[in-house]
Amino acid sequence: MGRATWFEADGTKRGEWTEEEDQRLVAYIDQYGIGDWRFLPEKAGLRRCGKSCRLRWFNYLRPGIKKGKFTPQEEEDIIKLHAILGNRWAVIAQQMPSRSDSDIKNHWNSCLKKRLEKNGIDPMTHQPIVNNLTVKTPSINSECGGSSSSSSGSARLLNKIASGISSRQHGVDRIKNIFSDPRMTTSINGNQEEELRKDHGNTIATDDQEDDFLMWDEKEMRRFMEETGVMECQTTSYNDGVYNSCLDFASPYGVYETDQLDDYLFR
DNA sequence: AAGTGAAGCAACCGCGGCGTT
DNA sequence: CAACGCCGCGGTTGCTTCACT
Repeated sequence: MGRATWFEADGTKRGEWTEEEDQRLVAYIDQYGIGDWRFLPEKAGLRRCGKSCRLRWFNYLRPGIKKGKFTPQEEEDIIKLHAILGNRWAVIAQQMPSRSDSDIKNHWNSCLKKRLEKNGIDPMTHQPIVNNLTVKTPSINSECGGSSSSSSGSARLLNKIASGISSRQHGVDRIKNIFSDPRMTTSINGNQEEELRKDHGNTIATDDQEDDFLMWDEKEMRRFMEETGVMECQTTSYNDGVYNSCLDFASPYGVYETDQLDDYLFR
């Protein structure tokens, strides 16, 4: 069902993958593992660019990848994670290892987003839409004075934080730690607390201030999230490779409470 | 049965971040 | 420290299938 096949001037093949190409890629990675994507196609006997091979592997061929319909539980988790992380599909996908980021993104764009809109929820802010205006809760969304319902200062800030978390030096394990660490302490210095108060109050963090947030460690990040009411203490865990969702959000950056989400999704 | 639009899926494109030189 | 190249990510496009008229 993919795109038609064509060839670049240098002979590189583009478009839909054949079964034979899939087998070659899988066989090569099974034997040698993932190395340098630049040289992998040639070594594997494929006339593809490395980027195309990487995409095919991660989105379709890698072991454990699940295709087909999303379960209601998966859809619920995607929506909840999106309410916190925004369009950070790679981070969301790392919380749902059996699904690729591309799969999740496609399902969101083609299905969940429209379903929420249809049911009166703004898919960007996760707030109810009333008369074409997103309802503002007495949270950071409104208090920060964002002029747009889809890109408030806090929303930008959250995305920046999520971006920082998802960067290579942090990784998803840090998110899991933040979500599940039961020993939240309050070791935060005076300057940072002042920043929190300002942001939680009626000022918008400047870009420089936002960058400062990215330097925080888990405790500080968690403190910030709780301070701003972004989320309650969450836990997600993996047992024997099985994804267990223990999400139970009470987030002002999103309207969902566990027993209400089904209404928004499936009514 | 044919036409049409929506939905879903797979792949490409462009950009930003990071590491290397 | 700047330039360069690669990788990964998010957005977009193109194609097929499905549902409805």
